[in-house]
Amino acid sequence: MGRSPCCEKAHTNKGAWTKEEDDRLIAYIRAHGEGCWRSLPKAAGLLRCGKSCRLRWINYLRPDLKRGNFTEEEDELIIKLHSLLGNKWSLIAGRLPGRTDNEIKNYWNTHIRRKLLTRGIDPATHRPLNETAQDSATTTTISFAASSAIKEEDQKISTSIGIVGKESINPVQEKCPDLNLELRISPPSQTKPVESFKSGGRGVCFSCSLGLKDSKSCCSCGMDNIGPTGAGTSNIAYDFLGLKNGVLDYRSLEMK
DNA sequence: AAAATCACCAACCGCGTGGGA
DNA sequence: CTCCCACGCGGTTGGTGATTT
Repeated sequence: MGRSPCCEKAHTNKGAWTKEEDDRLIAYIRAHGEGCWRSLPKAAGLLRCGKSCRLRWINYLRPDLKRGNFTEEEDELIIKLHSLLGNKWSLIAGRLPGRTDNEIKNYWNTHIRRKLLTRGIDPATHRPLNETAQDSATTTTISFAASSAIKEEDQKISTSIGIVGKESINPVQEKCPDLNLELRISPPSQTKPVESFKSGGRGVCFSCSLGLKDSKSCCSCGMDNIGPTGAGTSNIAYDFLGLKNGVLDYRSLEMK
């Protein structure tokens, strides 16, 4: 029973990579490009499984990796993306050029989690710890951050961009497991001014609230650039998330 | 100085998914 | 339609250096 191993384990090295192995892998990929990981080790003369080669390349050897300490801006961006996407590390990494999902995952678990805890915020739900404790007595939530929709301010955001989180479990869903709980992001039904893309009601567009003030996604909102309708701002937010016609295209969030 | 504990992060493992046969 | 393979992802583990006792 069980899954067949991804490679012949009897003749593969495990553990830390040596300089020589790194050099071989780099040389092979420079010559032949990425891909076909299963056959790569043999072709490159490496006693490693393809998976291991891929991981080593993606997480450590790739030339476009940034490495080094995370900046404060990166910290905040990770926190905000995590509040939207949950533990979708590859999606988060896709928004942080030069960073890998593994790196961000490790950084989250070692630094940011603690940082949020010291701020009194539950890193799983992005809600105040005491509030989380209270709610846990009556409702069931799991770590995917769409559950933050329950919190009033976050709820505004989720409502306005139409997050229907399948992992935001409410009592009705628990009682009706057959309900279609597909995760979907759609335009808000409302046409009224959208408070949702203001950060704490301070009038910053959604891009800026994610720390992307210099990005093309920013409408140069400043602090007061959200017009009476707010419509333009929310469209920009959809663009930022890769929304096409109001539907989230998850793949567009991934690293190209 | 030695032992114990903590923190970090590279690497591994198992599973889900898409595509081709 | 089903099966198989390869890839990619997220969770977890284990080694190592730093810090504390």
